[in-house]
Amino acid sequence: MKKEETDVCKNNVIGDIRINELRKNLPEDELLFDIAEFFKIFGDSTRIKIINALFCENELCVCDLSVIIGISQSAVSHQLRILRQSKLVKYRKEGKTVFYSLDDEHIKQIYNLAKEHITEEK
Amino acid sequence: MKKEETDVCKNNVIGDIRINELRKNLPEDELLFDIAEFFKIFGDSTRIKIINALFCENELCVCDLSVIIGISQSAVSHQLRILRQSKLVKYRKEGKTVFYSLDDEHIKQIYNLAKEHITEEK
DNA sequence: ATTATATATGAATATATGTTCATATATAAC
DNA sequence: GTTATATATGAACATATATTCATATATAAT
Repeated sequence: MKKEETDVCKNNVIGDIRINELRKNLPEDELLFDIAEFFKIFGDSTRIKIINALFCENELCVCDLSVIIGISQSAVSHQLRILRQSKLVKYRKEGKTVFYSLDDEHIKQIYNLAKEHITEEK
Repeated sequence: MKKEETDVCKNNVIGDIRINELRKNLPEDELLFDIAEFFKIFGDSTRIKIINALFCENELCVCDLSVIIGISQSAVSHQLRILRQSKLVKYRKEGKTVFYSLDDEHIKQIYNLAKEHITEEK
């Protein structure tokens, strides 16, 4: 019994040596966690609608955003906060109004790849 | 009062005409929903670990996968089902053993873009 | 100052999602 | 056939997440 706690089944097709190699060379959990968290941001209809709208108009105030995507001001604000915290959007204030816009080069690429993927699939 | 139900606030910075233009030209909700669903698949640590492991080894059985990423066989199986249903992985059976591998060209690109994004950010 | 407007946010609620546990199924070994 | 193994899956549970509602805050208009 040398395989200890890593032993879930007796199959171990690729062999202990390769298994341990893989286990060691995997990116640290933290990186993988961060990647998952990043994708999670995109994994919500409301946020995707916001992102999409900001692609089209470049800059929008909360109110107009809310009307355009048809979601309550409160819900939009809540989601904008998440997008802000992830640094995916930036904002500027002008009087009472707050204008939001996209704040990341990668977003467009990633978003478009996904869109392509979905569209091709059909 | 012509702005009717689309009227959430009086701000309407970009104007009704442009608002309605945007509302009409937005991709249908369904497409945006599908895109969000697609990202949702990547938005989980366990699934990202699976995807990452399959990048490294190309093909892995459930058991070895489970050992490599350090997550129970049951949880891995459940997540593999989700990945299967989204057609992100394919599998082949060999006796008792089931081998999984990635089944999509786009995944690598999207995954790598996200990884880049996260790494650059630091 | 008072009132109206745009946005943000806390709390409550509802819903979705992931894990575990127990167990089913399928195949292999004996 | 019986037993062991690899995988899949349903149910229960725990946790996370999004929305709504009420309200706070900040600015503008009167």
